[in-house]
Amino acid sequence: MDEDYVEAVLALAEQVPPGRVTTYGAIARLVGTAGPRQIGRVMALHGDAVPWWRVVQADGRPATCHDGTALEHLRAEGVPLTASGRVDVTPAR
DNA sequence: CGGATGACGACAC
DNA sequence: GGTGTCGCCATCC
Repeated sequence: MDEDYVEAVLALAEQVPPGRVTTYGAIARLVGTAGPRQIGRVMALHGDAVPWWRVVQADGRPATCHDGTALEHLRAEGVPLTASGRVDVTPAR
């Protein structure tokens, strides 16, 4: 695995300010390599050093395994959550 | 080398 | 707005 690729992904995830969220697809697009799924893999492997809860799906909903944990973090960060526990991604992207 | 899997995305119904 | 299906790309079996 390219540590360089990992570094780029982590950098983008880390640069996300509180109260704002980004999407896997957005990162994948910015990095310009591979696809959204690989971003998820990188986060799963080395995402322990970054606020992965600020990184959500294009729907604005946290990723499959975290649903619940992420919401707690987001709520603590002051991220505007929608009724269904979704983040308002439209202004974010 | 081929097939299945996954922290996803976009499109159709 | 929710659900189902296909597509992407790297890794695993």
